[in-house]
Amino acid sequence: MTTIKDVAERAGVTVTTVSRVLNNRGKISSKTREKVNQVMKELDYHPNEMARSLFRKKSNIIGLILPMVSHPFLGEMAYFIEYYAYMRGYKILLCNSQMDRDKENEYLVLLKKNKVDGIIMGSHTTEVDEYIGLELPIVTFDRVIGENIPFVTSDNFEGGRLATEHLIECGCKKIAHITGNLSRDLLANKRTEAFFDVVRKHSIEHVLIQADLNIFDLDGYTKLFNDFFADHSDVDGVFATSYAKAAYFIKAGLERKIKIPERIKVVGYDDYRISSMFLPHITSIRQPVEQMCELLVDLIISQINKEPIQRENCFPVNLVKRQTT
Amino acid sequence: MTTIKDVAERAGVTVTTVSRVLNNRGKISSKTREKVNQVMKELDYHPNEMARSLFRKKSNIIGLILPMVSHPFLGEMAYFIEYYAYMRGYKILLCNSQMDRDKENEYLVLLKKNKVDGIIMGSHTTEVDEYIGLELPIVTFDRVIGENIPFVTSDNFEGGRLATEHLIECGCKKIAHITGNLSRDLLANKRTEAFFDVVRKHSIEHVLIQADLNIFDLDGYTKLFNDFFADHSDVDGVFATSYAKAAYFIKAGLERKIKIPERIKVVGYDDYRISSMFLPHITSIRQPVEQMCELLVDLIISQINKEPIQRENCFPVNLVKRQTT
DNA sequence: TTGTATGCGTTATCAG
DNA sequence: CTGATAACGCATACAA
Repeated sequence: MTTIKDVAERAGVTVTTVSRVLNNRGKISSKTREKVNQVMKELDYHPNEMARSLFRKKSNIIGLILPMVSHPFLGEMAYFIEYYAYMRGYKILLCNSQMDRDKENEYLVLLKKNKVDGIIMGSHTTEVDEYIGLELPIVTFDRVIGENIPFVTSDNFEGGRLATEHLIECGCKKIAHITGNLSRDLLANKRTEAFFDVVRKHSIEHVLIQADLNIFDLDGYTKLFNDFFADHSDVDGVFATSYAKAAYFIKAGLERKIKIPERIKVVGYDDYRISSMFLPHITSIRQPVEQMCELLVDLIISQINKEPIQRENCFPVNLVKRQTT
Repeated sequence: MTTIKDVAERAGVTVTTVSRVLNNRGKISSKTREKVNQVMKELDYHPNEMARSLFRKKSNIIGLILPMVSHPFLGEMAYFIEYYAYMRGYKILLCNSQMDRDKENEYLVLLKKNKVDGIIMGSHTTEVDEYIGLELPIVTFDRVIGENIPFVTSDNFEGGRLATEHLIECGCKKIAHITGNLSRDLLANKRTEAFFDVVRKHSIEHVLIQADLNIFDLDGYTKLFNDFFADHSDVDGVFATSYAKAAYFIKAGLERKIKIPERIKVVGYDDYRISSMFLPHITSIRQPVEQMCELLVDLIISQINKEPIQRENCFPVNLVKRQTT
């Protein structure tokens, strides 16, 4: 490995001088500067960023904790977060928690030990307390984990409202609401709050279906919707709190030759970009993923730079009408 | 930040001793060991991994270069690679090249500067030469980039053969082959070689469609298949070299009320796990992604440890018959 | 304009 | 069993 020392010797100067041309610091004669630059080229020298980080107490690494990169929505987030982080000179350490609390905690101390400059939590399963003693800039997505920890979210209540009212406007008389595990304190639960709010206001019949399933759990969804169709043949509208739930529902419906949207109308949440390759295109609530990711990166970097930030960051959502309503 | 020095002072020993209990080296009286451990707890001390890495010349970081994590197939790879790397004590630095040659090269030097221990290339757009001077363990996926650089692949020729013969067995008389850009020297191109091999052997009419499109490029695919259906109304079989191509084709077909598989049979390549939420389930060639990722991690770690490895690593594939044939 | 000395947090070597 | 000390590669304060 070639170090600053090698460059210095070969250029006939000291490491200080090399360091100076490297960092554009102080005054250097253009002659030595050129010489040094030339030697660096010759030796294909690149400064050791670990050593720099150690000295500067700054790694320029952001830890990104996600339950699962292979989840299409989180994969998109990872993509955009990497994109914006890279643009601003930061690297991403990828942490898949696999929704395993132990692994998430292990990663937390790992990130601390590795001196990342900050942490973006795309989601989490851990209790709030774990993060408090971390003394590290954090920003979360769709989750409040502490009084002073900033978060980025979108208007989940409005999303739920838009979806439900849309179904009612479409003439639905009995609406099923498919949601995930409501026990975790996610901001996304407001979608469900809004559903009940609207449905009661309009005195619409409704039914709640809890589906705490992994996105890849085909069998789980199959079983869930088998039961559903057996019990609720009169439902004519469905609001699902994720794109996956809507898609699995539609699939189950199509297998039963149920016409969508003629007989049942369906609204989902969060398109996955790749869904464009499948039919039908699902009416759903969109949150501005890219801007949210840009802000996540911005908020973490601002914290790193000790700049003031806003704690609550809520983006507007909108309903995109497509083929299922 | 609490350092080894703080622990030493508080425990009334020197840093050497603390380092010893930290690394279980040498003989220490159980009394001082306990004392030191206790102080470490009190201070919530975690050794600075940057400093350790600097000294040991080993970061335990693997650079993972992918064109795009949000691609479902690559997202799965990222997931498994993180999983196996984590199990073996390595961290993943996520590099999205976005199929941008400049960014890929920038990342290459960045990884070098940051002293990653090795690089896994999930794919790439760069010329071979760029990697040669890197002096860093590398392993690639589905691509040969140098005489001595190991790679992991699956039997692409066999995959192409299986797919094509399956269509023929299903009675197809004119088969379209949808492939990507063949100019890049990817091992995946063997799928196409096999297609032509089989189709000629059986004297089957065929047509080649090149689709060098981004996986999210709905419009591009729409246009492509508009042209296709205008020109080739007599095709009754399709072999696509990716799941996405097959799915977009099927979608275009369904929009035209073409019965699949009755009128046209379709075989794809590489399921995405999330496709289980959509209909129809596409007949396709499966490669053992998880094992391939495990091996990628294994090969990079073996190189890091200077252990001998096998350069060519080819996994078998199989055809999974589902609803489109 | 350039060089010397010191420290970042850690581990290893060598004494004691 | 424990402690000075040097070194990892780099950057800064202070001299010259």
